[in-house]
Amino acid sequence: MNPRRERVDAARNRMKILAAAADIVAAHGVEGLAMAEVAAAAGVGVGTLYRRFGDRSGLAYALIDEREREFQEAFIEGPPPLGPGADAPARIRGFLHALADRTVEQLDLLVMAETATPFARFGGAYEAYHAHLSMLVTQARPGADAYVLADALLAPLAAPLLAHRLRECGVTVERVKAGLDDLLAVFTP
Amino acid sequence: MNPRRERVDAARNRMKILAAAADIVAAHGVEGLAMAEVAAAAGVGVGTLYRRFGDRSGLAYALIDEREREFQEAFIEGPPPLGPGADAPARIRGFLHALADRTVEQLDLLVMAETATPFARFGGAYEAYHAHLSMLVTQARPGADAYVLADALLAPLAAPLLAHRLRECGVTVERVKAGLDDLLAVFTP
DNA sequence: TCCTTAAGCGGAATCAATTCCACTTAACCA
DNA sequence: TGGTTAAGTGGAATTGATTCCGCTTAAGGA
Repeated sequence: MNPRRERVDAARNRMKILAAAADIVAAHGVEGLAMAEVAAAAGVGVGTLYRRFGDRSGLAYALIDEREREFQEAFIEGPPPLGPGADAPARIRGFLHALADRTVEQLDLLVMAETATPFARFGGAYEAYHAHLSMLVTQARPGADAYVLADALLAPLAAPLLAHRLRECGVTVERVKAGLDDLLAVFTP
Repeated sequence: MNPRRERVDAARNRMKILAAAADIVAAHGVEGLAMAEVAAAAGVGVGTLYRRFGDRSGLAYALIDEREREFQEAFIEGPPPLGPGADAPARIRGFLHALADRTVEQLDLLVMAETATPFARFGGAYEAYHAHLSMLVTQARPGADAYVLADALLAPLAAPLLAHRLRECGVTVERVKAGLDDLLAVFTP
């Protein structure tokens, strides 16, 4: 089951690719992230890109990954109210607020990734959020269908929607958070 | 401001295209809906397709449009609890349940359309849903930020999420509706 | 050290969406 | 009815992602 460690040349290429991709995004935004460009900038063939990252949205997720790991650590084992120690309703609220901020932070990459491959987000990170939130919802409201409720709380923070409201409609993240808080009243009667 | 009626030959082509597209979807599913295919089947050039429908997701929306109009009529002026006559909380609930069913009914096309063009859904239909729901939320809960809350209630019914949960995770529409009902407790204290 | 081989590589080929533009033609007017 | 023209048209060209596949090489056991 342990997929024999990646070859050292492959690891080197992965880093060259990620560095090149990060540079390109920094310089030209997400739209500039063309597979052929990245490959050329990294000095590898496009085939290598695909072998390493699967597709364009895979590359985007890889760029996101580092901050993602920090975030997941924070809500799994960091200090309250995000991590353990606060009561469930407080953690739910803390988590959603933090997720909102985190999503906004890398909005372009997230929009691109979620847009390129349908369901891309439903592998990886999304499932982690969902599992975490399900657990908290179960604690906060034992009778409820936590599985479905967790989706319902996560959905309003989908990157494309957030991007649209923030950029085209003048809505602020704070307003979105406050709106979610309204719904969270369900957990504290 | 009245964009002078579409030429008759153009209207004829629009219908040929829609008919061909509908056939193709019926025969090969949404994945079979390739622009060149549709153009060939309709006996027009691809340029014509783009002039009429803008892009692939535009074509998908056009295919959806007929049922969409019915649906919008139902919640705007149909019988309660969807249309006017019931109290706001009941209409909110009725609307969300109906939207869930309606989305499931054309899930493939909707997933495709929302996936192809980011924000495609945020033109047209989505804004109509949002406006309607905002109004009801304002009635049901005068103090609240109806604009943001409406998004939060609509987001869990996004086609890609629904498709994922229904198809990959064994969730049923009824469960999704029930989950939303839980959140709607906010409107009836 | 040498051999074997699975992992990795490059980049040409493929595939589909979208754009472009020179050419038609329906629609309206004098 | 003939002229004018904006709307409409077809399909080749472009663009960019993704696939394919014959070649290369790191890794590790003999």
